[in-house]
Amino acid sequence: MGHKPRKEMIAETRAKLVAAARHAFGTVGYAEASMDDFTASAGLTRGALYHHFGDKKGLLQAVIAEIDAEMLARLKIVSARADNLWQGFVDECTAYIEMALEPEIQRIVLRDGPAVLGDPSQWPSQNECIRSMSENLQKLGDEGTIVAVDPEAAARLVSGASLHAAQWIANSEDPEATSKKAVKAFNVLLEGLLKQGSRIGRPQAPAEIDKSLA
Amino acid sequence: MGHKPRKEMIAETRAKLVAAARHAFGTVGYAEASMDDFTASAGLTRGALYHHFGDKKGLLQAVIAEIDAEMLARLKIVSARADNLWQGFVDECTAYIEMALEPEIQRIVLRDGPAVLGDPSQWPSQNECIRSMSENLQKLGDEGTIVAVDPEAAARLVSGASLHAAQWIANSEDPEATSKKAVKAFNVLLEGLLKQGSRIGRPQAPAEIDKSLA
DNA sequence: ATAATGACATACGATGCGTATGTCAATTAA
DNA sequence: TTAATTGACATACGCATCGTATGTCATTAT
Repeated sequence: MGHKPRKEMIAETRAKLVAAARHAFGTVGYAEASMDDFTASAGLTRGALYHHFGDKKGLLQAVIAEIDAEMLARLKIVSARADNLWQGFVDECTAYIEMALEPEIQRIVLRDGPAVLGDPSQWPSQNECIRSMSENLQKLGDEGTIVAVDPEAAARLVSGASLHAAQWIANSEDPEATSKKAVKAFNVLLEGLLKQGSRIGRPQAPAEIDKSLA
Repeated sequence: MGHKPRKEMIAETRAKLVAAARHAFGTVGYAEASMDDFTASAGLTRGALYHHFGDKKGLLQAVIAEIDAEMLARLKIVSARADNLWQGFVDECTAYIEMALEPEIQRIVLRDGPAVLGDPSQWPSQNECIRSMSENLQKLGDEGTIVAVDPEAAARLVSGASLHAAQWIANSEDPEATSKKAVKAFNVLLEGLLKQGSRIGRPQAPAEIDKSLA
């Protein structure tokens, strides 16, 4: 009678390990997370971990890959539902900041990840997010909305600014006020990308970011 | 006969520990640096380390404080010798990127530091660099060169962009070409800060950054 | 001269990682 | 149907490292 098929059990084990590690990494951090502890919390031992992921770093990679996939999916949804390209780009930046405000992402992806796995610009997953942003910038260039500039370069600078803004906001005493200042300054910088003619309107900063902090 | 005074010996011991740790952290990284090893390389033991710095993290703090002081000093020199405020600000940003290209700074200050000590915007030292940049932006605002924007917010965004640009450049296959693209995009973003009238000239990007990569 | 402080070294216990080995179920082959 | 093999996972071991507790010796204070 129906004991679950092998492949499913294995996938389940991997998922349990990733979930347990993600929780541990996200709360106490990578270095402080004991493999014995969080494998046990998943009802397993380190044996399973080494079998499936090679070592602790391998597991961190798997956790980050999972988080990154979620981030990419969220970004795509955001940029897809805007009614023009520029707005889509701005919304995507805002979504980026919002995600970087989440403690789990901040801890695992933005702090421990780079320390353990090296420069994030070398990760395949992180590059997916950048690529998504680059594509938008490429289209904006073709469209003539922004000045001629290397899309990937701009995407990396903008994401860097976003991430730091998020860290600043998240650790601020008054996150709401800080968020307003950061978003304002962020939009000023983004306007540097716009061509002179397009700049007159001074497009408004999206206000959603404040809701997430209310 | 002149055995050195007590205070000097102690300062020397501390300096030796910081230097040894700085070297170890900068090469193999914080996590891989064995306290037994690098204290021994300084002709001491962990006893001295725990006595002076409390623990491994305390020593990392001391190392980062030393590096940060050097960074701040370099930034002040750069911004002081420019002939106008805007140029001084742009030069300071460029110097920031150049420093972030140095492997020791990248490893200790930009990767291991945040992972071990938390968000850099909370470090007293890192805030010194930001404050220096903020002051310049404040003056630029008073002067009427840039649009009204919170100086600290702008400083943090700009430094974030700089740091990510640096990581991208440093890990690129063709750092020189990448550097050109990054600097161009960086200047485009900075122009967003300039008031419409000031923007006509499209001030040129300083080229010094390319020299450091040649 | 003696007491007290403090700069360091040594000794110890605990924890955590990686590997080597063992076990048992599930697939495959005969 | 049964025997052989694979592979998922647990257990056991050795090693390195960290933090603390304790010891020693020189300097400074009384």
